[in-house]
Formats: sequence, structure tokens, C-alpha cells
Amino acid sequence: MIAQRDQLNAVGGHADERSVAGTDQRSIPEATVARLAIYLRALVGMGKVGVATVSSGSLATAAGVNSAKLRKDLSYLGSYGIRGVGYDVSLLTDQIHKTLGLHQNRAVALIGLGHLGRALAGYAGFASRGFRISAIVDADPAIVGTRVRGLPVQHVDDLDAIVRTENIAIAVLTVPAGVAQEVCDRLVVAGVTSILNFAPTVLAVPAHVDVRKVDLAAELQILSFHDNRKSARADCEPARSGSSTMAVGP
Amino acid sequence: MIAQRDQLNAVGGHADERSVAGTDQRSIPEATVARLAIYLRALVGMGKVGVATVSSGSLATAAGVNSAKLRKDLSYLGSYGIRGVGYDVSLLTDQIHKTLGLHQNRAVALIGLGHLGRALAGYAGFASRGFRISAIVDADPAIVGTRVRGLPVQHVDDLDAIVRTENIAIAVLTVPAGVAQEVCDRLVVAGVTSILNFAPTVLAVPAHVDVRKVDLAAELQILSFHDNRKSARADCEPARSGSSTMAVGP
DNA sequence: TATTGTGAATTAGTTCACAGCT
DNA sequence: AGCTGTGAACTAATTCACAATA
Repeated sequence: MIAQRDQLNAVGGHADERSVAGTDQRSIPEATVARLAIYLRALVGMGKVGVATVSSGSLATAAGVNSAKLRKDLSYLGSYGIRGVGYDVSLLTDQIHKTLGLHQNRAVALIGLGHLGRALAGYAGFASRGFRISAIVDADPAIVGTRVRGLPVQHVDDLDAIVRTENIAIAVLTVPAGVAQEVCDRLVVAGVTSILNFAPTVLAVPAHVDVRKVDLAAELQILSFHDNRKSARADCEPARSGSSTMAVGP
Repeated sequence: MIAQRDQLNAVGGHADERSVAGTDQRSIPEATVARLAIYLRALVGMGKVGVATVSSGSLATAAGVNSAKLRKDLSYLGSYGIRGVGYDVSLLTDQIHKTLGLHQNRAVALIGLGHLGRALAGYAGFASRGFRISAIVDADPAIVGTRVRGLPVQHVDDLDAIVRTENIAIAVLTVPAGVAQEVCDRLVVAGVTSILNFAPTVLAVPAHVDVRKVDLAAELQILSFHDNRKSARADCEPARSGSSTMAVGP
């Protein structure tokens, strides 16, 4: 039974939460946080289409999880559903938005303007999802000074000043693996505490810095493992007939 | 204590493993599979630099995990270490390589030649990591027929034939969200059972198809959540001094 | 002696199943 | 009647800590 796998992120640190005044955020499990982003996308889509209310069942289907998990996840935010009815799409959207801290419209710096960097620079989803590219940085003198999407490409040597003046919250790293650690160190010194790393390297960072990694090769290898297992399995079984059922939750 | 988080994937199905003749692969936990790819990268790097033997401690540091986890992970592959000494780099590399099914040099199809698709087409890591781009597909008549990296861009309408003749094992989807499900359906009909989805949509697939998703916006939103929590925390605490310790494992 | 391999203990995450509302 | 919210049960993953051993 090899179904669509949900890709959640196991926990790292974050054990020591405290209820903090203002936005109430006591210990939302890491796995739940990762799914909130998915729920948010589904909700925004529904809102655009004019759906006003949604049940845990249909939102769960849209998000590719089962409804018990969805309800448990939402329960960490508080009690925003109406029994017998469902969830108000716009209210729930706002709550998740707030919980993820997206009201802040965080400034993002894009470091490294290779093919991937350019692709990300052109990604329309930044603005619509609560982020704003505020700086683009590279080391190549040939492109420093040119403009990409209205922003001047700045030199990596000026990183410190850029981070401070633009108040960069998140850095997206698309530099070659060989220089990733060095650039990361500069970012950390400049005060960046959240990094999304596309370089195929493990970054060493101080404990207060958060790194997430996107790793194409690793994803393919994980698929390869399961593919391999599937074909090994197929060798011992009668040929599969065409009876395939759509399954999102188990 | 907000440290570098490891990004492992929680399990979906795959509960019903069976020991299969040949490559021995009984029930490796999902979280472990995801890390094997990281260990492999670290090992390959060490091999290139001429390291012959490595202890669980140093490999763990290189991979950004703690050594107990690393040893437990490797123990699922079998017993390839030497007590008091460590692991033979080349032997362990081969074992992980085999476990991940990378000896097969799987054929990958790239579907969608936007900015991201082009960036991925140019990614050198495919070949060196056990994959080979065998087909590039798009729907835009203006680019169908042109060549990218030596490969002709083919039309999405021919997907069925392409998948069969090239024996495509894995499809990498970088098409617009609006058409992702439709293209996915065609892939499934053509017989693809592993999909790496970069489109910001949840794909519905039959149970035997494996989908992994890479989601830029979600990653940023998760970082945003923690960033938000950090700043809320900082409001109630004395300013942090400069004493930052590098922490990879706890 | 140094390091692996692993049962046992712990912690996190998921699912069940039903009480409690609307 | 229908759907949420959630304790309780279960399953997966991590960490501990130490016996085994080259």
C-alpha cells in the first residue's frame, strides 16, 4: 500500500515553548506547523472561489491528509470551528496566517543568482504568500549592478550592510556548495536567523539560527528507494491489474 | 534552543515490507531513508578527499545528526562497521548506494520548462547521483523541438510514448499549478510511479504512486513561524549576548 | 581502548472513537 | 443530524546507556 506520502518535518529543537503575550502560540508540534502552510494554501484557494464554510473532511481532502489529523492540527490554534457546521474559511485563513507570522511581510534576501536563483527571483508566490524579496546578492562582478525584477544585484561583500538596512529576516541560499558555509557564516554574523538552503551541503550554524534545506538529489534518492522496493515486490507478485483507487488519506 | 532542524519525512504507507530476495531491505524506517541520502553525500565527499575510515561521530557531524541516530540508521542496512575503528568509507558508500537503488541509473523526465525547469535541467547533480535526464517535456509549441542540454524538448501530448520508450521511472513536475493535476494524471496513466512535484498543489494519485513535494512557500512559512516565535521570545528576555555555540546535534 | 550495535526508555506524532455542541 | 474537539490508545522516531568486540 504505497500511497502519497506526506512530507512533514520531524522535530529538531523547540522543546521549550512558553506562552507569550499577544499571539498565542504555546507548543504547536513541528509536524503541525509544516501542515499549516498546506492548509493555508487550500483555504486561500477556497476563499477565492467563494467558499464560505468548509468541513474538516473536505479541507482534509484538499490538503491530502485525513480529517482527524486536520482537526487535531487546527485544535492547537484554538477552537475556531462550529460543531455541526465546519470552519469559516476567512476566519480560519486569518488565524493560520497570523499563527505563521505572515502578517509581518518579512524581508527575504536571495543569495546567489545562478539558474535556480533566477528562477526563484521570478517566483510570483513570494508576495502573495507574505514575503517580499528585498535584496538580491551575488559574487560575480559581471552581474552585480544589473537589475533583476526591479532590484539591483548587490555584492556579497556588502551583505552585512544589506541585512541591516533592509532588515532581512530570511535568506534564501542558492550559491554553489563550495561557498555555502562561508556565505552562511556571513549571514549569521550580519544577524540573519532563518535560512532556506538550496545548496547541497549541511550548514553548521549557532543554535539560535534556523536552517531548512531543500535537496533535489535527496528527494530523488528517496523516490528511488521506494521505486526499487516496488519493483522488487512486483517480482514476487502477480501482475497488478488496473484497479487503482485514489487514496489521499489511508 | 532553536537549532538546525533536520528535515525528515514522516511516514505515509509502506508498513507492509517483506524481505525480498537479493538486496536486503526489510523495513527501513522512512526517517532513516531520508537521512541515508545525506550520509551518502557526506561519504562520497570523504571518499574524494581520500578518507578511508570514518567513525560514527565524525560522519554524524558531517551529516548534521547525532551519532546515536547515525549508528541506529546504519544498523538497518546491516553490520558494516568495525568496533573500535569505525566504518570503511567505500564499503559503506556502496551499501547505501545499493540500498537506495542508485545502481539502476534511473531515467528521469523533466516536465515543464519554465525558469525552474531550466534550472533543474542544468543541475549537474543528476548524473553524479544516479539519475539521468532522459526526456524534457513542455506544452508550449514555441519551445517544443528546441534542444536543452542536448535533449529535444518534446510535447506533453506524447507523454505516453515518451514514458514507455525511455522507460521513465521518475517524473519531475515543474508545471504551473493549474495544470499539475492533469499532467500528473497523464503520467500515472503512462505508468510513472514516482513523482517529484514542485507545483504548489496537492496531487491526487492512486495508492501505488509515490509523490514527494518541494514547496518553497511552505518552507518560508515554516521559517516565518519560528522567526515569529523567536522575536516574541526576545521581547521578554534580556538581549542575547554574542555567546553562540555551534550546535549540530543536541 | 575506542567504537560499534542495540535493547530499553523516552518523546513525538497519528489515529481512534466518542462526548459535546450547534 | 452532523461535525468539531479531544482524551486515550497506538505507532513511529529518537535518545540513552551499555554490553560486545576488534
